[in-house]
Amino acid sequence: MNETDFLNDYDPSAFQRPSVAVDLVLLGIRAGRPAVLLVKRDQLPHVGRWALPGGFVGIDESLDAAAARVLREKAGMAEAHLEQLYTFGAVERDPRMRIISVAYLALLTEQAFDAALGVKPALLPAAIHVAWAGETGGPVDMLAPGGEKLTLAFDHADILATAMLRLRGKLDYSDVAFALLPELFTLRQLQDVHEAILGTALNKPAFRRRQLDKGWLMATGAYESGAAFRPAELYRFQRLMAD
Amino acid sequence: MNETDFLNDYDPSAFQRPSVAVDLVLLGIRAGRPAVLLVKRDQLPHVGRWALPGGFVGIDESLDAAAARVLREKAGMAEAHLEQLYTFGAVERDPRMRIISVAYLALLTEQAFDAALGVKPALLPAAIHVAWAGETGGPVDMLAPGGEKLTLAFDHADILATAMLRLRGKLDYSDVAFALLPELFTLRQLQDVHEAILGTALNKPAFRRRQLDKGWLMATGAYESGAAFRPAELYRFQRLMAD
DNA sequence: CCATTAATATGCATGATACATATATCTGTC
DNA sequence: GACAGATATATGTATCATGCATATTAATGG
Repeated sequence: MNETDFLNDYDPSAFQRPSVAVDLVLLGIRAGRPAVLLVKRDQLPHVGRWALPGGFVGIDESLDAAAARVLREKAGMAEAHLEQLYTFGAVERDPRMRIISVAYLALLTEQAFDAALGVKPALLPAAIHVAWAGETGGPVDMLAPGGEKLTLAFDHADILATAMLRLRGKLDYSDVAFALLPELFTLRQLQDVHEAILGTALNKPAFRRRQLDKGWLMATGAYESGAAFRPAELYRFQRLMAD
Repeated sequence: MNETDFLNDYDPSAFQRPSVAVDLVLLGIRAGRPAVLLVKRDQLPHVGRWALPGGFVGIDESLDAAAARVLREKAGMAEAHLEQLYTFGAVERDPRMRIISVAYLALLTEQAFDAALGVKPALLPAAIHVAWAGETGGPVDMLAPGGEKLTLAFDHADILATAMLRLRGKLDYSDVAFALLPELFTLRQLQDVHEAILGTALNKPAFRRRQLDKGWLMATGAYESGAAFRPAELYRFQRLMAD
């Protein structure tokens, strides 16, 4: 049966149907480590636990539009790299009712991250650092600002782990890293972002050469200011034509 | 607002909610080319057009379970490589009502593909070849058995294009190719699968060495039979431990 | 003016890959 | 039974990407 044959077979509105929500992984790099913006739940279930910000999908709203709306309403951000991550549909993922969640990955610059923390402290009370367990590239751990491990609400730890894996996988062949950097950046900043996401150190000359050979970096001729030592040149990301 | 805060804010069941369906891209290699199993619609809208088989997600059924059920009921297949692809949620993707579709990719061996065609001719009337337009690795075209181009129902052409891109991207670093091959296969068969999906010819010695170096091929010591010329050794896929 | 620090540049060894070519093993023909 | 034809399998070599060591440049601060 095709998805649209139901009018002649049965009326699905006569049955209870799953609700559809979007949940956002708001991810940025803070102090050289990956960090996500979370909300602290003040209601049952999972009172007091941290959770990903989310919202229901309206009947006249595309999934992408719903994600953008949540980004706007919850984090006060108009612009961010938004991409669909995965859809989580286990029956018991929410103890009260059936909710299917389409997870989105939102990448924030350090500036946007800090702005969201400052502007909406009530909605986004804290930044949670994401650490690769044992620094070996294994599964992720969530660390509160204090440093203690914590357990996210619902299946949000799975969502976060999926986000980190996706990010790691796309890092070297896509342009996601640039969504985490300001308009102008140095090669060292770019390498710092890669190292934070991968959780490993990279060889500097090899990294520089590889990035420059990709042809998507535009030297600006300007240099960083305020450096105690030799200032680095500022680059700009230039989207490739042959994509 | 978090996805589960609604009990204290508003009741989403009081509003119309989107329905959730799964659609399957049943993909195999036929005669050295990628092919998908489609159903011919006999109802409005898009009467007479080809469409991906799909079905609604039950209230007590996970997304993966719904995909497996559609695979079982529509194609009569108990086993196939099933993986979630992407979720399509444009508002107007179905002209009658709001349906969010979670697309799954199902990979079939040539044997399973042919069996599905033969056993369920009423449900799966035809195999449609998928061709890379211009054989240059560009966007996909769908060709009916006769050879004429055709237009799929709804946004199913987008879904199919997404499936082909995903498959191409995962081909060399994942084990998806083996889901398209029988238990025992020759290196030439493996290369044929890669070439069909990529739409380009590959260098034979380089391909062999790379595959053997991955360490996931187990030589069986047996050889293909019925070959007019030197018979090739049969290999078996052996999942790697260090995954 | 020199020590310090990091950015930038270069040289070299290593490993992966593309391509050409050689050898092995089967069938069918004469 | 030798040989041609066809394909599997193996090897050799040039080229390219990468990792790592090291040199050079440009800033600050004593």
